[in-house]
Amino acid sequence: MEKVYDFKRCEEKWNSIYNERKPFKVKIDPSKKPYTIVIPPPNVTDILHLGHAFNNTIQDILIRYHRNKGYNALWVPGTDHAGIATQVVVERNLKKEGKRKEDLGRENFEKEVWNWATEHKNIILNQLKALGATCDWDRTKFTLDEDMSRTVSYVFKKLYEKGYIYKGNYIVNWCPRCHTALSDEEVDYKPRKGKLYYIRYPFKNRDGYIVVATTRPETMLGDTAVAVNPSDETKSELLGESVIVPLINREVKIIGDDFVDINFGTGFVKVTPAHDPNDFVMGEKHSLEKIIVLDTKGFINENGGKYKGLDRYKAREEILEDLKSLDLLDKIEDYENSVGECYRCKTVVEPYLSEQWFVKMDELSKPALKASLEKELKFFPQRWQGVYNHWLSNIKPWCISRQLWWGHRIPVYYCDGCKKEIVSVDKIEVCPECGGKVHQDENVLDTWFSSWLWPFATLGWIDGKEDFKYFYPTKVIVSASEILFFWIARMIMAGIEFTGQLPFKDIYIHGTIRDSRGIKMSKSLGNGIDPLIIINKFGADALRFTLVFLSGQGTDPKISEKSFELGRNFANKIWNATRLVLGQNENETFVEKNEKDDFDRWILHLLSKFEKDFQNSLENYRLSEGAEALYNFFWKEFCDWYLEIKKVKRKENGNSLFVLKRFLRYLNPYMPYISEEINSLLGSEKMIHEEEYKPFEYFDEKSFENVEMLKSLIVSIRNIVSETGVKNIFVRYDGKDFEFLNDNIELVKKLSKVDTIEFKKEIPESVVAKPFEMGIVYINSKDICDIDSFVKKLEKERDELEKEIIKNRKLLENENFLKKAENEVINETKRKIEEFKVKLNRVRDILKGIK
RNA sequence: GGGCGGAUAGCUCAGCUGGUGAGAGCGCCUGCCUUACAAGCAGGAGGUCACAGGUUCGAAUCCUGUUUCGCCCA
Repeated sequence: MEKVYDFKRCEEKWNSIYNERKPFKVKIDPSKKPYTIVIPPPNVTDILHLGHAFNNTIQDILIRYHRNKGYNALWVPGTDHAGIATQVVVERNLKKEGKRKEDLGRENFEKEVWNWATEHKNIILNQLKALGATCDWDRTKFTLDEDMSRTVSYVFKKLYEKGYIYKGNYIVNWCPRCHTALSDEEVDYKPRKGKLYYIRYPFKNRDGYIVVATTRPETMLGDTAVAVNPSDETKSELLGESVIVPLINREVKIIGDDFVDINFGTGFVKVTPAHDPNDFVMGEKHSLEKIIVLDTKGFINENGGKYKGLDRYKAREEILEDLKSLDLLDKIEDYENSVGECYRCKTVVEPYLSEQWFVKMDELSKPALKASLEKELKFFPQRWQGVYNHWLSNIKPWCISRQLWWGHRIPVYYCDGCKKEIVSVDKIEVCPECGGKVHQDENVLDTWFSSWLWPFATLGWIDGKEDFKYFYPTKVIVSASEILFFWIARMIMAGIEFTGQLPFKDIYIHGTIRDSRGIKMSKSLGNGIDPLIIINKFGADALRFTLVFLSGQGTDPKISEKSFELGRNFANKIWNATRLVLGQNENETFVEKNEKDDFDRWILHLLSKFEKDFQNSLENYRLSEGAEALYNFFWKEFCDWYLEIKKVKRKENGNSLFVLKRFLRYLNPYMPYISEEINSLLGSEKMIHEEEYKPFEYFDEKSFENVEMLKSLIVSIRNIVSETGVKNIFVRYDGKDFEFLNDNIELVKKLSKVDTIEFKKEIPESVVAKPFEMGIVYINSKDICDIDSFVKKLEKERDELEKEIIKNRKLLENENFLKKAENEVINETKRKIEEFKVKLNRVRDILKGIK
């Protein structure tokens, strides 16, 4: 075996075994319990980043852990077509060649996007494999697969027939660059420094004017009213009067609506129902005309008079110029407000009146909310439940149509003859009513309209497959918080509506990976870390272990490249411990030995405790705790003590092979490659998940205490040696089982590297000494460089012990404590006092000796 | 504006239903190339658990307020 663990060789080896043998292919097996996770399908827009690596590591740990426990563990992989995001990226690419999608036409453009998608799909799947993900690759799905599309159309039809899907004219968020509607969730609001323009609207029938304030003066071209709050007494007398919208000279009425904020601007607001969500509501209420003045690209249309053809910002400039020359621009103020941006291309979105398809959400949301309130759904960490409940309680219609070319085309057909609207799962050419020619709706569906079906659509729900019956519902969804509404809540609604069951019961929300400064990693900021670079430099095992080790449940880990040394070092430690164990024990087996000394009993005791803690952590999605348990048990106990002790005792392997073998099974979910490799080095033909592991439990308090006492003695001796350099040690032992200590005195000498150890009943005066668990360690010399700080430390310890004793005694003197505290706690308090007293006496003895 | 979360060692974070005598990794200091590992070993320093009140026999942990950082929603 090499001195340094060669993760590259090892990972390549096991990856090729995974590829050849397909060991993670899953079949229905009624004798086993299923454990299913569906992957949050990564977007084919781009390749995977560190956040994906984190997300998928968590899933793979859960899958491998349960597979090792004997579940029939299925992890369904796949990718998402990511409508708008992918289209934007491909358009950007075309632009570099000086082309627009319109130049190619819809069909050719779709081909371009398919190429992009296929290329990235493959990269993504290979990245997942490099990470060690044990998906069942033969079940890989893409949201645009034929059966997925069929599911989408089928579901659309169902909801349409139920009256949940409808078409309507509403104000939507419109991206003038992407030429499409966006759902509320697809808009990012950011504060922007802008201006507030005060514009004079002259009265029609008398002299004078009123002043309205607006941040978007160009929308005045579409004004169809001016509104005041009726409770605003100074203005209410003007209700019903007419004013003239300047520049287009439209006569509009002053209306009253308590929607108007008295404190905004002058208290008069212009009303543009086709270009503002609030104004739209007012427009409906007061039956105002809705005049659209912008086209889909953000240019003024024919309703804008002489401004027609100008870009919205150019139009704003000219309008302001014209108002100024007419002396109708009252004033301009600096103003900061939040402005919506397209989450993909960052263009400022325009509230825009258009005809779109919507899903009515109120009925769908009710059972999804109920499942949460009745604790059928469990959130990890729990706080996300509140966020989920709040969103579902205030849910609004979901705008599902997008004016894109990439996605599921809306399965609605219009008859050119009888004008009928037909929804059909299968493609149709002619009208079933009149036989006339039909054309399909031009729009595609929001990406999430396919993603929300993911947990059951991927399992063959539409075709009534056995897979669906056996593997559904899944167990848990592992995701980042950003898509709690977009995706998780909607999957729950779809699951209940279409399958009658929750698609999963556990929701694990993990944190966001940040850089060392705490800033979210992103491509545009250039602070991202490519997981493949880390895998090449440190290994997939190191990547996985480090990410999970560094992030508590749901917290945002801060990561730099250096962080991954942690996992690499741990892998190397495991490797070298194996070298030692195998070198010591040729031709040995890894079964538990019947013949055990105290040290064997001690390590088996700790192994049992570790196994219990580890499983408990994983059952509760405390993955970082599991990582810590692995790290501490293996490194701090097994390597630092057990292996060192066995080295000294030269007593063959003891139980080191047995412990190592069992440890590998628990390590496997976190560090699959090195654990497989070592498992095979231990002579197994099987892969870890195929191994049989019997439950193991071995507790021995007595041996545990003895060895812990010995450890504490050794540490104290090392401490004195390190401070004084004196290697002739005296020990006053206060404990009971002297035999154990006496039997192992050679071991103590070797491990603490001293020449002699003598036992004494009393300690003489004038010594340098330290307490340990069961006594005092001292040397017969005052040769210590810094006696003052030595004394100071002891005095500090004495003071602390005294404080503790007083504190605990006070508790026992307190009647309320005795009345209210549990017996266990009271006994523990008494025990503590006794222990502290013993320790205090030791420290006092030592101090007496020095002085 | 509304809601949620964080503030614990120099840094990154654990600390679960109050019983803790506050932990880990990294970094730092000292000494070691000890025949598994210098990606290592041994020893060590370092904390008013953001602040102020409160509840309690008992608070890092629960409540209220303040400061501050972050996220979500409008």
